[in-house]
Amino acid sequence: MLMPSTHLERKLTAFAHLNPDDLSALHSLHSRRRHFAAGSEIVHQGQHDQTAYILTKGWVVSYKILSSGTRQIVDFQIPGDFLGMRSVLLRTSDHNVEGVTPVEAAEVHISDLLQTLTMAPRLGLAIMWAASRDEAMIVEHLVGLGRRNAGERTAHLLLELAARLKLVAMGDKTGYDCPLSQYMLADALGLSAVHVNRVLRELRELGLVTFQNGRVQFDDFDGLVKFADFDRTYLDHDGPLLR
Amino acid sequence: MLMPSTHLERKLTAFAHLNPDDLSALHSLHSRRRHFAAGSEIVHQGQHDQTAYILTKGWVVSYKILSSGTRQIVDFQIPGDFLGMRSVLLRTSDHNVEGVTPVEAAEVHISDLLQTLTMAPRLGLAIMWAASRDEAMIVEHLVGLGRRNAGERTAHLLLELAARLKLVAMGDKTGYDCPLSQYMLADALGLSAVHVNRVLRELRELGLVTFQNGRVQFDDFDGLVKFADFDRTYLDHDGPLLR
DNA sequence: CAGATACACTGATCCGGGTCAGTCGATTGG
DNA sequence: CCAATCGACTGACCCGGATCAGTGTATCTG
Repeated sequence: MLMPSTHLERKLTAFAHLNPDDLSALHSLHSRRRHFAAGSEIVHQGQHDQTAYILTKGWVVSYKILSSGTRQIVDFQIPGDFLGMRSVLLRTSDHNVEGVTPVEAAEVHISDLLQTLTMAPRLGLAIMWAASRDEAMIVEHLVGLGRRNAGERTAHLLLELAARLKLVAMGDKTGYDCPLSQYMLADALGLSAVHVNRVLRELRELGLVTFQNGRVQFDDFDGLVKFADFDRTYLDHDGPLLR
Repeated sequence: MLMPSTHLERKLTAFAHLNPDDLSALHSLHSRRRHFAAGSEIVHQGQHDQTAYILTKGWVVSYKILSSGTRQIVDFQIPGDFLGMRSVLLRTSDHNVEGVTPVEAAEVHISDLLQTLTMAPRLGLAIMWAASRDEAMIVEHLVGLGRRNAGERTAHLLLELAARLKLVAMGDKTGYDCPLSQYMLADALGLSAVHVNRVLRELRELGLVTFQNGRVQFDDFDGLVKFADFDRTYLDHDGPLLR
């Protein structure tokens, strides 16, 4: 087997075995490269410009700002993820997208997408699978905000990121590099930064995870999975689901 | 213009003008009718059966059960909405779907869906728009759970339902019939039923909404929109977005 | 090198919403 | 027809997490 050339390819391969036509269609989606600085705005809430991106390098946040000024982070994106897909269809973005680190992304227009779907339907299906998977994670995030306490929620987020990073070979069960600040975690978890700090300390003192100096280190992976009531089906499938 | 024959048709028409081919494709999706009693399970968490439905009559809840036994309602569905679309792609359902009232739904297999997409692409696009819209509402729900207090959250849900019901002509700015109990609202809002009761009383005493005897009545619609910080773009587009 | 800025971290106090433990109709059913 | 059940509703008390007001440290900048 050839070495996957992009994070997205690696990820989609976990769903379906892609043939050479699919792969070339996928590669041609990566033509128009763009760069963004850390902290720069990639998509703005209310913007009508209908471009989506495939993230190829760096971390990204998607969030909403309320009129009260507080923000809620909806999701983080890592290499291999799509950005702003929803805003393409809705014709206007309902959220902001911003670089956490310096970012490299490939611009994808609707026309590219339509062409991909007609020329390489198997790839199209794989992309829709990835989109469904993202939506499932948003749903899980929602469930956490509604019904999990601060500790479970935090643990769950750290595990979810681990599962996603593993799919693109950017982490494993020992841990991963994570550029998120405690402020960002707070805005994702619906907590105050102060409380995130306390929770992280607690998780560390329980011997479950250590998140320090930009590194998430799992001290007791299975213990953490249990603590967070994390659904292992996100983690445990190896080999393509579709043959 | 002909009278829309289904709720879904009415809804999709708000996005795109559908031609006769699209319409007949849409109608053929409604062949296999099924009925479910109130409270019956339509899709079960973990189920591998890959069937989606178009809801034609009644109200439905989608929820997750945590190991602690508590549940979080992810979304309610009303006529014209799809059920279990995500589970089709993920090959297994990550949530439960259950009738709130007696339910009538049309069974849709993946093959039907694929055929629709190739035979009537404009309809396919309209369906993807509807799916994006649903996802946007889930995101808004997530934001509410993370960063809105009980009152705003409750008001927001009542308004969101109003916006959706209006699209299928089941409600307007004066109000709508709503079969949801305070327990269900609580499980959707991440609150206790006790507190939902208090919040509803407060909203009533403020002269904003009255939710009693299965009817949501807006006493001061604009006041409520302001109170909930509700994004009017969900509400205010009339006429197809795509021509 | 001083000042600014960003992030991690801490203790004290406060409050929104949960929990408990009920009451009161309206239905349902044996 | 009485018992059981379900949903709306209420008051008393409690606690998880917010808020406020800091400290300490590293990095960046003029």
